[in-house]
Amino acid sequence: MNYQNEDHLDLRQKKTRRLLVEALAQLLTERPFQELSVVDICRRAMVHRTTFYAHFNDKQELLHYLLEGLEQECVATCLPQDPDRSPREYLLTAAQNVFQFFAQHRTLYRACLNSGADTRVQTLEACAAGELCRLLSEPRFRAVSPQVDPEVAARFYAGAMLSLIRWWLSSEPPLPASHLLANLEQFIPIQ
Amino acid sequence: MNYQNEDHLDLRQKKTRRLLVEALAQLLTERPFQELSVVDICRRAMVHRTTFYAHFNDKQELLHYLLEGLEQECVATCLPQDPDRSPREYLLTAAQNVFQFFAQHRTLYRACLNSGADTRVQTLEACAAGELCRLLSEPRFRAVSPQVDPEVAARFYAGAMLSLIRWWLSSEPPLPASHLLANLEQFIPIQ
DNA sequence: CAATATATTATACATTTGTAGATTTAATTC
DNA sequence: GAATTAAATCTACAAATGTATAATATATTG
Repeated sequence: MNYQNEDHLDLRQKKTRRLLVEALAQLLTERPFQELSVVDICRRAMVHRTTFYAHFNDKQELLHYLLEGLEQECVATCLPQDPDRSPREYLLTAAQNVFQFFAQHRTLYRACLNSGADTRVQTLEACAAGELCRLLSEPRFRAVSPQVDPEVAARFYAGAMLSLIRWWLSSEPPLPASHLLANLEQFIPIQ
Repeated sequence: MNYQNEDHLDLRQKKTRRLLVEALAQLLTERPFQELSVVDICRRAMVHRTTFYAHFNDKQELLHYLLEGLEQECVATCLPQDPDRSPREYLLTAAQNVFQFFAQHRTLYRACLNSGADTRVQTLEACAAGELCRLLSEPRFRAVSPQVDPEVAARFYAGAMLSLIRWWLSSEPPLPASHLLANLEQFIPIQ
């Protein structure tokens, strides 16, 4: 039920989960999550319904699992590797990368958001907040604004960023990312 | 299905919706939303199940409706009436009031958040963003930071604020609100 | 108050959900 | 490669979901 240590899973289980995730991702491009039944997902995945329930308690959990995978990919690819940047540059680059990541998965995330199935998009927020908190607790960030609680700041910026992303995802036609990023700079009061 | 112009509803409809909303609010204090069935809600409300479906398509929609009512109350009570304050004071007071509002409904909102039923809490965010956008478009705010798009700023702060609130709601024992509000001041770069 | 309109209830039905137990199939281990 | 282990399938079932139609009860209107 979580991606951690998925290596130790039986080959059959990996295959089943992969089939289910791919089926859900496909179906989400066709109609809203609400209108998908477990039966639909299983038919598309060519997996027996009882097998589905052996892995997930309901379709929400499968969606959660799908988003969890994207989370990991996002964290792995979006954090700048260059430690010499200023805190400000670091955060702005990270924000830009996150934004680009969502842009790459625009169709899938839009499907999640538009279908009342966005419950678990907030797992992304929790994930982002965790990473940010870790970052902001580092000495170079602490030195900049010592009076701010990193935990509070992390929740604040993670929520703000995700709100902008949700908004951008729902914009049609998509707003230019540059516009959001330019504005974002105004909101980061550290150097 | 929305609170707007609810006055024109038949008395019986008002009664039915009220009973259903009250039943749901009660049940949410007893067990998580996921574990509630439409049957449960109807039994508690003493309303026939077919009547439920005449008003709402599913239990999520009922929850949405419940939160919609709280939204209206929140907007009506949290915006400062004093127009002479500085933008900074105005925003901080509004934030403080919103925070207090959630504190008053802590049990209910916690029930929503903890039960995987928080899908519609984001209607609160959309609502907050709408109000904020309206505010930030006013001349006194525009004059302070003309290079920022009010729409972007509204989404940014609404998301940030709601993220903090979600975090605070899930804290056990509850963090002192003063701590969050003190930190919040650091994040508002206007006077 | 009577007539009308309509909301609620009652009943029935097809579908979906979630679970249990037995069987078959496939992966791992030695 | 055979023995072992465990996952996937099959079948069946009780409960919940969502919808349709007819009957009843209750607001609203004049």
